[in-house]
This record gives sequence, structure tokens and C-alpha cells, in this order.
Amino acid sequence: MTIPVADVAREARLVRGVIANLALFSGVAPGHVSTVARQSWALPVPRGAVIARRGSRLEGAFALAYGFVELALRDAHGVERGLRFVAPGQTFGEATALLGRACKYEAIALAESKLIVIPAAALFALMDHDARFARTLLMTLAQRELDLVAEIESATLHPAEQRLAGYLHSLADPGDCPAACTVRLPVSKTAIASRLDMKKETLSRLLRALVQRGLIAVKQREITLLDRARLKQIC
Amino acid sequence: MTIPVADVAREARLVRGVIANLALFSGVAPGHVSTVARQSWALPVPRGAVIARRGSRLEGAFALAYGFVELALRDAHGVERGLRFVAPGQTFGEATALLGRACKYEAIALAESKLIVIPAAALFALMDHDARFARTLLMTLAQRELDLVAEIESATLHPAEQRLAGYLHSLADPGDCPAACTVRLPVSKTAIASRLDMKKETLSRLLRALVQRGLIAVKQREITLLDRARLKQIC
DNA sequence: GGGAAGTGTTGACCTAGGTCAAAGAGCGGG
DNA sequence: CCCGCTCTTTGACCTAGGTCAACACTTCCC
Repeated sequence: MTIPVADVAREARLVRGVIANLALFSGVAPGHVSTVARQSWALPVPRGAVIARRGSRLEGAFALAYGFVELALRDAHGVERGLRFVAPGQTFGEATALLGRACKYEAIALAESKLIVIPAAALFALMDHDARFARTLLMTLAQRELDLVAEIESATLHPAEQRLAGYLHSLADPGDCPAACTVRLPVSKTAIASRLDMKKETLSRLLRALVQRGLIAVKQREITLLDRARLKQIC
Repeated sequence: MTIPVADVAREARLVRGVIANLALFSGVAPGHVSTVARQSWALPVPRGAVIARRGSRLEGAFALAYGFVELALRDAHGVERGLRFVAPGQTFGEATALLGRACKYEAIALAESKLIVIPAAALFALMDHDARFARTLLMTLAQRELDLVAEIESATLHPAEQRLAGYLHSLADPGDCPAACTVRLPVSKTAIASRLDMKKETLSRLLRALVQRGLIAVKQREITLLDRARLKQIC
């Protein structure tokens, strides 16, 4: 099976384009971006595919071109706990790839997706050539650390209802809507529940409770925030 | 009140010595270590002191010269969840200091301690001069990220007994003792309980259960692991 | 040596959230 | 339009671990 030359070129442009637009590479010289892009490649995955599993080695850090990915922990009996959703333009796996360690979590495509794989070696090389990039990467990891601490805080110090209220609140644009506004859940309620560290049944019951209190209205994945002030106050 | 010149010099030597011995600074040229040390200072704190509280700005990253420090989350009503114990020679607060963000957790001295404060500016400067240091710092943050993920995993996917068994197991030297060996809890059982995300009552009950099963023997803070194999198997 | 504070233990009871089971709802394909 | 999916809802019940309250042991300080 041969691949047409035109497709190879289009793919290379895609890889370079996605990398150039990552927050991680803002301020990096175009030449350096191209060097990294040449070492990277695209990885198309169908919906439901397991991109990385616990214990596997990552070939590099991942950037999401399009689609949607969930990072999740899973125990031996299939119980799942979502860690983070990855949206297009975001990256994941930097820490694992840079350390060359076995992956601690699973990465699952929640929608048909295209990923860019950036080998750790390319990142190390760029770090040596561009101190500013090194600093950006460092700041990204530092931010991730704070996010994880916040995650532990909400999971252990806040009850399920507060976590849900906080999540709903975070879905809406901050500047937006003084009164009511409608948001759309990015993924299935089952996935949301796992992300909020609760079972789907619990999520369903909590949503119903909020509806009955007149705080929200739910129509499948569309959720209307009717009283954002009170919602914020819950969390 | 004046401070004798000899004391100032001794203090400066302490600061430099502690920094030079940090894993973070291994491989850094002595001259660079001195430069960082000159910008850093020692901070003695009594047992029980709050070194950093939620929302405070850190003056820099902290290294522990001697003593013992606990990093913990605390909610509005005083409920505490321990994040990490910091032993001499270890550091904390890098991410918060580098990002210049408000601190997300509390740092409390569990024993009379001496800390070295290393301003973020000193770290940034060294990063620019020493790419290898930048890489070490990056790896440290990456490792911290994986540790936090492991923390979330154990807190949400493992029951309290497994967490305790895992902790006890981790206290013993890996190469050590084929059969029974005795370890000493580094801090009060109350602090251990918070670190393991359970209440002190629960810890007490679980310890008793392990004693009754003949897995351990407890004598105040001395714990004898009688059946390390079975203990490992629990977690 | 005796009380006061800090630290641990124990028992009785409670509750947030999980489990299990069954039944609706959307939805893409034939 | 019906079939067979996957996703969601709902009710009945359960349990790990938290809460409360009392008491015991350690320190250590006067």
C-alpha cells in the first residue's frame, strides 16, 4: 500500500500547524517549530480507542488536533475515575513522556480524534536551544501540579453536590449571562460523573435535585443555568 | 538588637550547604550554587508554626534544612487532608513560587524546623544560565505531577485499609527484613491519618484489625511488621 | 506528684454515596 | 417503522467510613 505524496505533505502541514498553535510553543521561533514538527507525527484514532493504557510507555507528549480525549484512572475491576478532559489545542502526557516512565493513567478517545505525537527527545532538544521554551514548559507542568492539588481538594473536601455545582458553573463563560444561560455538556453524563468522582446514578439524582430547586433545567446534554448566583454560592 | 558577625557567617554557610546538597542542585557548578545561596535565607520556625497558609504568596521555594513539615489542605471548618510530609533535604512550593500564585495548601511545621527560602527569581536566573538545572527542575515538577496522580488514585480507587497497608509497607526499607522489622511513624497518628485521607478513629480501628490478624504489632509509634508479604498483598 | 494539655482508643450511631436491578429514552441502521 | 444499541433514570437497599462522646494514656510543667 502506497500513500500519495500529496497526502504526506498535507499531513506534515497539519502537524506543523497544530504544534505552532499550542500554547506551549507560543514565542518559539518558526524554525524551531519546524524542527520539532519534523520529528512528530499524526495519530488518528477512532471513537472509543485506547490511546494509552496504564503501564504503557508513551512515545512522546500528545497534542490534540481535533476530537476529544479523556484521561482516567481505572482499577483492576473497571471502576473509573476521570482525571481531565483534553480539548483540541491542549496537550497531555508531558510529564510521563519526559520522565520516560510507565503511564499511570489511561487516555481514551471520547470522539473520533487526531493526535500529534511529539517525542520527548524533540522537547529536550528544544529546551536546550530555547530557554524561553524551557520556561514555558516548566510553567505548564507547574500549573498542572496546582490543578491536581485543586482536584484533590475538591474530591476530598467537597461533597458531590458542590463538585457538580462548581463544574456547571465553570462550563459557562465567566463574563456571560447575568441571568439564565444554556451550556452543553461536552461528553456523556457517564463521563462527567466519572470526572466528578461519583457514579452516574448519583449525578442523575443530584441533577434532579437541582432542577427541583429551580436552579437549572436539563434537556439531555443542554443544561440551562437558571440561577447562577445561587449555583456559585453552593460551591 | 545586633547579630554577631560570626552568626551571620555561620548562617550563610548553612544556607549554602543545604542548597548544595539538594537533589535539585546536583550537578550545578559551585559558583552558581553560591549565587543562589546569596539570594536565599534561613527561616527558623517553632513546632506548630504555620509556614504558609492558603491564599498567601510564597517568597520563594522552600528547602527543609532540619525538622519536619506537613503540606495539607484545609477546608473552612478545619477539616484537614494531608498532602505530603517534607523531610530534611526535600523541597516544596516550587510550582506555587514559580507561578507567583496564591498558595493552595498550608505548610505546617510538625517539629521545630529550619527552612531555606530560595526566591523564584534566583531559580529563574539559574535556569537561564544552566540548561541542565532547568532540566532537573522540570523533571522534579514532572515527578511531582505523577506523585499527585498516584495520590488521587489511592485516595479514590483504594479503600482505607489498602492505603494504610501501602503506607506501612513504604515505611520499611525495601531491601530490608525478610521477616519482621520495626518501623517508627515519623509523626503523630493524627497526622498520619490525615495524610492517608481518613479520620484518626478509623486509623486506630484499622491498626487494631491488622494487629488482630497478626500482621503487625503496635507499641505507640513503633510498629513491627510481622508479615510483610501479606501486608504487601493487601495493597 | 498532680493536674492540664495533647494524643489515642473505643463504642454506639449516622449518612453520603455506592450497588443492584429494572425500566425508559434517544438514535443509527436496515 | 422497528430493532438493537448505548445512555440515563429511578427505586430499594447497603456499607465504608464519619461523627459524637466518653474515657485512657503520655508528657511535661508547675
